[in-house]
Amino acid sequence: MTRHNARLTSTNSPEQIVCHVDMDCFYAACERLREPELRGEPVVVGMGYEDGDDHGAVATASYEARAFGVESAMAISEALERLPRRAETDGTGASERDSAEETGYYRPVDMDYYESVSEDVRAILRDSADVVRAVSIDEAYLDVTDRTDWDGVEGVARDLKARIESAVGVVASVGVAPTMSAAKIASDADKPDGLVVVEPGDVREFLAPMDVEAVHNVGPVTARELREMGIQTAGDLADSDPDRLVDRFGERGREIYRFARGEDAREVTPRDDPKSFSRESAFSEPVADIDLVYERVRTLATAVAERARRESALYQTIGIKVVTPPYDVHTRARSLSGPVDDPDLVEAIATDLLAEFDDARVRKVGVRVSKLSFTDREQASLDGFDDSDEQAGQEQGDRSNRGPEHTRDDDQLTLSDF
DNA sequence: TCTGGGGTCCTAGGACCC
DNA sequence: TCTGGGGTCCTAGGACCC
Repeated sequence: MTRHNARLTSTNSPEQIVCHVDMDCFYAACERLREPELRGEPVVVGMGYEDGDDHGAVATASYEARAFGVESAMAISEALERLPRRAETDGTGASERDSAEETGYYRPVDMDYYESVSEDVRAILRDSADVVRAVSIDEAYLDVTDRTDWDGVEGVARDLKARIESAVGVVASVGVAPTMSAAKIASDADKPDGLVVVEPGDVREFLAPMDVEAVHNVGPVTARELREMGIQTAGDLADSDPDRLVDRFGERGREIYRFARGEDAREVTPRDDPKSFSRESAFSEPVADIDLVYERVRTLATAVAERARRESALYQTIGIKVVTPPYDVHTRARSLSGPVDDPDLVEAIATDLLAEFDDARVRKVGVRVSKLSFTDREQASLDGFDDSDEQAGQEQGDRSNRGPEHTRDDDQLTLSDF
């Protein structure tokens, strides 16, 4: 295997060296961490699932469970048909069916615990790279450009995997490439426990045989349309006419064309502040009793407001989401004249917006706050503006010409507002 | 895959401003 | 009174990601 140092030989812009770190079956791995007897056994972690029931969907299935046909997002009831639940004892005696070959362990999602494990992994990542972008609880991009070169990066990635496994006890797959989108695909190419390095110059060749859906921002809908256009693989996409893609998909068309060609100018940066917080919840079957829906919305509103307060976020827009059969998603939102932290107002607006759906059957509801501003930071830079309304004006520009309804003081924003 | 939860970004139309 | 053009904000829906 011959390698060259692209940073020295590159004729144009300096290359980034991007690592994409992706934990294998992360939720299941976490469950095994605190329950070592689950190691080597089929494990299914379910959302909206509680011990013993058959509601909810599969969040993560271990590879052993996948061998039985259990897949991510599958209904738990379906998973149970393919992989029955193992009869568990409380440790006092043998279960009746100890011939447990064809059964698996089912566990409900426990995000708090997974977050704590994720934080342990992130500490290692931060120590291994100058810039870390955590994209989710189990995934991150690292910029290691200044830590190594293309000759050394495989060793660096190997060390990183080893550190995560020995210090935290979970397994990561790592992809290395000169762009974020290629690194992401590389981390997925050899799972589990994968390590794939794609050097500059090899990216397009690496991507070419991949199904078009492997390209970032190509989902099921776009993939189907692309196939109708005769485009099956990333290679086909890379060779297609970008103007045609733009006609069909807008600017995203140009983006997926570039990604398929290995062109991706994005630099690894930390994530920005969140833009919204939401909580949603599904009923086990569509409900016609609107009182149940109001009840659920009030619970979600409280949870969302608590979250925002915990994160020191003010919000200026409050909205709901209502999913009606078969699967129609409706959203409604209302904006305030200024940012607030007001749980009662979240509940009042959410329930008010829900009134439109009083006659609907409802499968799922959600509550969201958005147009967030974060107060804890930047206090120092805002000296002289200690009134919260003034702060909002500074952050969001001049609000003076939005009409009479938008010039009231925030103090007056109460339940009587609508 | 008849469907769980938490997010992001883009688009399109309407209101409103200059 | 009709016509013009540029810009922003808001809401709703849609696609996508993990």
